Amino acid sequence: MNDFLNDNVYWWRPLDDAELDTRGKILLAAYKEMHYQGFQSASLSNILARTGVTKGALYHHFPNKTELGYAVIDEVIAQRIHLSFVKPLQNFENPVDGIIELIQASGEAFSLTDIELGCPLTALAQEMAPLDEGFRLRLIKIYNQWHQSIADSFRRALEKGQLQPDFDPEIVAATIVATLEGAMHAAKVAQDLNILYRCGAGLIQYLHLIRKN
Amino acid sequence: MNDFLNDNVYWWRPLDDAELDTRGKILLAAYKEMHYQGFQSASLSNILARTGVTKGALYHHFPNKTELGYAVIDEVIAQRIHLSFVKPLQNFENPVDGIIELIQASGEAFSLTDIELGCPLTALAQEMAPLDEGFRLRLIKIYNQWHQSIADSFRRALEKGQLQPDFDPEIVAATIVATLEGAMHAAKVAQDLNILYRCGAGLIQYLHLIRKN
DNA sequence: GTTGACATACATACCGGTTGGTATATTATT
DNA sequence: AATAATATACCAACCGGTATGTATGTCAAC
Repeated sequence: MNDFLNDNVYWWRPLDDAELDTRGKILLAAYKEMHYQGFQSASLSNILARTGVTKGALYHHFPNKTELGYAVIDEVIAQRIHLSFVKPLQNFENPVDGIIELIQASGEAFSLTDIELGCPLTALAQEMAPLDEGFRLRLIKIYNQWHQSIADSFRRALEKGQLQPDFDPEIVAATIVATLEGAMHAAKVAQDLNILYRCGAGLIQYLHLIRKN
Repeated sequence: MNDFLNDNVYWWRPLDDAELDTRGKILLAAYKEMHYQGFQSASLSNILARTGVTKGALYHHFPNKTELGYAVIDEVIAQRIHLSFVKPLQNFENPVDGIIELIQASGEAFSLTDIELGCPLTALAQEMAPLDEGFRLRLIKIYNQWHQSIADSFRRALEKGQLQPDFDPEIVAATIVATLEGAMHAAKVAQDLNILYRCGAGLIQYLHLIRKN
């Protein structure tokens, strides 16, 4: 039950080995706490207890809990989604092959403990999007970047004649993002990686329909 | 911002016009509060204030907040998911046509205020599945019923020769559920029904691949 | 000697939950 | 049929604990 204290999971693996300053420590601990408890139930006391940082330090760097939440999205989550889902996509010549490769790579990358808490972006969005416009706008910005990177690569592939010409890149991109997020969600609730694999297989079937053969 | 007090939205529309007893009033108000705030941040005081029921009455009918949450899942959410997604599916001869019809019907049924809070099942699952096994098991039971009703209808269609023979009903069902949930989620964050339509279109494309033509 | 980076101690409000009690309906007894 | 016993449904006040946030103090660096 306290597995979440372990740093060796996909979502929490530090981005670099550099020593974190006080602000960075707070940010990382807040990110973990928010991922585990949600934003509203995230306890500043817990964050402080786990970092050893005091309340004075926290309120020196962040004016209030909400702004701390915003900073976690802007500086932690955005970076991780970009590194995991946006950037790898730009390396592929054929986006269909690229996405299929990404899906298969994800299937191998995720362990059972990784899906226990699911995607931090989804979790925060589910909770906070209807409650706080500041959260919603920041979160949707990340989703849009993800969506657009997929849509753009499909547009390029369409111009190159790699795809069946009658498919709308916006539709394809929206469906891919939705299915991936939905698959992570379902796997998290069931605590079963097989759901991830099944949805991946279904998505790959769909992508084969789109490719020009 | 207080739209959520209005009963005239899809998720909260009463199931029948019968007068609710005290227990039913608490259950419905708790369901709304949990859908809006999440379970942990759901305030018993808010629930009581909106019902006019007192705390003594609440704790007469439910031993604690957690059991109230369980009852909301078992008696409110399960019923609504069944009525919206499971039961309608059983009327169709050809499940591919049936699901396409359901997707199109959903697109017309949902309004912008309906997707503002998204699917109550998804929201609760995102928050509580990692935190409380009682929640998780109750929620996954509902998901399984949904998934199985889709998988079963595809199995029947497979036997009738309505489908391409090389498709696994488990894969198809998992993908459909994931895409629908992911689409609701994306539309909620973006507050944009077009996302729902786009994902619906993508899903229908996928289903055409499966149908025997 | 002023500013930035913290530490300590405290204030205020709200949370879930408990307590002790009342009014009413049901059941058991004679 | 009348009454005693018990269970149900509910109420109002309160409790300990925890939440975020604040006020003030310290101390090093430039």
